Amino acid sequence: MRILLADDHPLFRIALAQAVRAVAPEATIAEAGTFDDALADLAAHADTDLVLLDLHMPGSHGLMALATLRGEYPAIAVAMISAHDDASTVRRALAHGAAGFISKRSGLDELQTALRAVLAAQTWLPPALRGNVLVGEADAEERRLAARLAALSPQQMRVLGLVADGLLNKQIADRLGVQERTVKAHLTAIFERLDVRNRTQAGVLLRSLEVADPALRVEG
Amino acid sequence: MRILLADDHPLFRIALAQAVRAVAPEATIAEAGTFDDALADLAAHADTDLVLLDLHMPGSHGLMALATLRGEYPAIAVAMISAHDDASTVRRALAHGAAGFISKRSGLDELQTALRAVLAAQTWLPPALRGNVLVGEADAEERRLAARLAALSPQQMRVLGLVADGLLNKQIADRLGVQERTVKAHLTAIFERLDVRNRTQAGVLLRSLEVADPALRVEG
DNA sequence: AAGCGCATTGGACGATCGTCCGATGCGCGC
DNA sequence: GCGCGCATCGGACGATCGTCCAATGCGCTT
Repeated sequence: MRILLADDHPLFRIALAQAVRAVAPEATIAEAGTFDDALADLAAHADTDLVLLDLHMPGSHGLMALATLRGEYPAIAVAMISAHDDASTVRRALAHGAAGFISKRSGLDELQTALRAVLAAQTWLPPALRGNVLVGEADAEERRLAARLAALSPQQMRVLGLVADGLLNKQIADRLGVQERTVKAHLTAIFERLDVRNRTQAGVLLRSLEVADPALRVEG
Repeated sequence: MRILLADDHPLFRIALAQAVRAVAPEATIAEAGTFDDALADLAAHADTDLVLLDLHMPGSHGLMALATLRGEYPAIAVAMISAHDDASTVRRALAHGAAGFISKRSGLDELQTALRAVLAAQTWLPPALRGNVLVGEADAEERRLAARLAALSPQQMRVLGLVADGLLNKQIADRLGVQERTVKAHLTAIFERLDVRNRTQAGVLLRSLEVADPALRVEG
């Protein structure tokens, strides 16, 4: 049993690790502070069983990180961990294949209960939302989007992320250490898979996975 | 006293009109089912005192309609009307200059109370959110965005909206009935005012005003 | 009357984009 | 082994983008 904790907050990773050890003493625990680190860890440890993924990480574009992981490692369960736990966000995460959704506002007891559920391959949701966050027909659009994004290769997803930031092909090439020619090749493939015609539309598509900035959030 | 009701739901406009008549019998009431209709109405009736604006209208891009109105008619009060009434959305609306925020989940009594407050030039918020939705330092980013968007002319805003939809310059020109040349001129001005370098970044900026699709929303 | 912002259009030009043809090497599963 | 997807690169080319120079008319304010 191997578990990866992906969260950009070191203190929270410590708390998470303690909770995990309490409910699964035998598990191997890995940590990542950025999404790229998480991808690197999974590339080196394909035997990972579960990823606890923060919704807001550097370079993750909200639900993009989840979409990327689900597309790259369909066999690895991904549970979202987030303070931004409104019904809409939880629902979208489930539509994108999340194995569960753990609120950062949970107390230790609830967190451990949630971890036990997720480790037992059960879908876990915040108690307050349970029952009214059903993935139904209304999510068809979100799921089609998830399916299309999951069809992208890891490198293509990186290119798309940089396109969505407004970078030029040349800048993207420099950032990834490849030729501009290669970036163009990726873009042609990306457009075809996402069924869009230009980079602006592709950027909009990716941005639709954004979740409201938690810095602007206040307690309901 | 002149009031414009801008909502794409005819039945809701009727209900709104009744409520307005109940609290302000002397007011002239105008209606618009699309954002373009609303703009046309205001262009013909600059003496309008208040706009009750739905957050989700055809061609409005979420808070973009609010930003446009505030930039074009700073003297006209705009109160948002929306079913998507979470704290974050309300806060962003206020940062963009909304005179109030009326939840569609309000009962008739609350709606009338809200209307009286807004008509008395008071900021009105849903009772559940009052007190913890203060526009503070955390909204600096949102307000800078609002200021930049408010600096755009109406035509520039239309161009920007179409750019954010991924249209080509030629397509935008056809849609607006002008030459591609003109669209380029507008874009150059838009880039300068928004402090971006290309259309993709401009589209992302506008899209950041998007609010989560209400079709995906469930009751909290 | 003069100034200013807005909207419109033109020519020209370099930069950028996106696609067409093609190629190589790598890893993985049948 | 062989096929397949992935990632990389190349030339060429037309389409598109964005900016440089410029102009006209309109409405509003000073």
